[in-house]
This record gives sequence, C-alpha cells and structure tokens, in this order.
Amino acid sequence: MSEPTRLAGLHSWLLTQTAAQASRLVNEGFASADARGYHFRVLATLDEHGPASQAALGRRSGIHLSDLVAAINELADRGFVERSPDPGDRRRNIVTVTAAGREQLARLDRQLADVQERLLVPLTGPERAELATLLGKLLGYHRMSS
Amino acid sequence: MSEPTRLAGLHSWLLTQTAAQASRLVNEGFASADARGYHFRVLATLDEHGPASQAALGRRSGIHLSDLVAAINELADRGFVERSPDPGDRRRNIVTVTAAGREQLARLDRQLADVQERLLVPLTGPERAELATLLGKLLGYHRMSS
DNA sequence: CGCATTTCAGTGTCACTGACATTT
DNA sequence: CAAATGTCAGTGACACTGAAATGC
Repeated sequence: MSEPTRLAGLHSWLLTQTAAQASRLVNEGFASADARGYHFRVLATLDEHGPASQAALGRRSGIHLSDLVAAINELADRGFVERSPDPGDRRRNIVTVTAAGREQLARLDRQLADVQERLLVPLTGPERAELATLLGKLLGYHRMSS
Repeated sequence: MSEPTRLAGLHSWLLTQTAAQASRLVNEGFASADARGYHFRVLATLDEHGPASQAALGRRSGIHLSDLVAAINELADRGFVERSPDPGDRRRNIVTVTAAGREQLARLDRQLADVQERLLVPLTGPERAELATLLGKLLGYHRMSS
C-alpha cells in the first residue's frame, strides 16, 4: 500500500488498509473451520439473544435479509442451526442453534482469539486497550446513523 | 453488529467491523467521483513514484496484477492514465498519469479528507493522533510478512 | 532454457438492490 | 388496504488463483 504521506492527519485510508489486513487474517481463520464471517455473526447473535426470526436476526447481526437466507441454508446444511415455522405467525421461521452449532461457535471464537493474538503482536497491553476504546467509540457513534 | 462482549480483550472483529464502516464511507466518496479504491491507489502510486510498468505498479500499490489490468483500462478509458510500450523492454507497458489524472487524484484526495472528517467526528484531536499511531504500527508490522 | 510481464477467465466473500409471493 | 417476512436473482468491489502468450 502506498505510504500515507499524501493526506494530512489521520486517514480513513489507513483504517481501511489496516482493516483489510485484519479481515484477511480473520477470514483465513474462518475458512480453516469451513466457515465465513456470516456464519460467525449468525451463530454469535443466536447465542446472545436466543432463537429468533430471520428478520430479527438480520437486524441484530447487521446482515441483509437476502444474504441471511444463504447463510442460514449453509448453517442448516452443516447441522448448526434449525429452521422451524413460527406457530404464532406463519410468515416467520424461527432459527435455533443446535448443540453442534454451539460447538462450532466455540471453535470460531478460538480461531478469532488466535487471529487477534497474531494481529496485535506489535502492540503492548495498554496500546491494545486504547485501540479497543477508540474503535469502540467510532463504531458506537456510526452504528447509530447507519 | 453484535455487541463484542463475547471475546475477552480486543477483537479483530471490532477492527473488522469498524473498518467495514470506514470502507463504506470511503467507497461512497469514491463512487460520487465515478471512481473506486483501485483507481485511487493507482493514481496515488503513480503520483508518488512516477511512471512505471504494471508489474512495478502492482508491487507498490498492493494490487494484484490481474486486477490492475482492469483498473488501468478504466482509468485509461477516462483519460486519467496512458499506457505506452517500453522501448527498452517490449514486454512492459509504461503507465503515466495525465493532467486530467492529476486533477482526478486531487478530487479523490478531497473526497477522502471529507470522509475522514465525517468518520472521526467522535474522536478528539489527540485521540485521532493516537489512533493513527496504533494503526500505523499494526500496518507497518504486518505489511512485512504479507 | 528459466524467468518476468501482461492478459484473461474464474472463484469467494461481503454488501446491496429489486422483485416476488405469502401472511398479518 | 399497507406492512412485514422470507426467498431469489443480480450487481459491484476487493482479493485471489490459474492459465496462457509474449519477450527477456
């Protein structure tokens, strides 16, 4: 990537590029568990909020409904989630994590922790905390307006 | 995005998600100038290092040679770069920025600065500097091993 | 010959749009 | 009726693989 000398101050470009690096590592870890980012997001959201309709899952995970369909298909094929009709509203599917799904989520959590460790090698403990704080501020602010 | 309470410490996930937000804003800005990230990277690299073969451009910008072909085609269609054969090595094309290309680069620089300002609203001046330092460390470290 | 350069075709992931049928 | 839900088809951007042709 070109040295970021061309813009004064901080560069959204720098953030983008660093993130590209991070994403590559993260996806690498997911791929080694036959998964991808959407799978993790769906499993993690189900684990945190419990069974939900696809619409609710989409809102909570930030995944578009159209993409959610494919992601849930893949997870269901692997036996990690189950789709069952909502008796109270026949438009809805209720998606539930299986025991195998929870194991997969644990695997993905470990993958993510490994990647994190590899990614943050050049930073000290306090620096990591500071980075988390700053990114949290950015994300918290912009999540509102999206 | 799911609240990042599931992983201890900092999360590559958080970085990835924040970056996704940043990327969306950046691409929005590029799109409004009929461009995309590859265009900026090519123009900026040419501007910094001068005319170069596509292979050299690829190494400097971090763009894969296969993708570079399309990016240069698009830039050439818009009159922002010119491809001319290298007299000294007939395998090579020498890519040069045009005056229009430099104007476009200036436009993209302004777009990027605008996006940056919008992105960093929730951070104070010192926080922005700190973020730049931390991201720079990460990028500098990982660029070596990629 | 090995190697570098350019080009093309194809894959995977993420994100988004538009349309459609069904149900509330 | 309007609104929500789930599904499907397609697009765009980024990143990567593999193969081919040409020239050094």
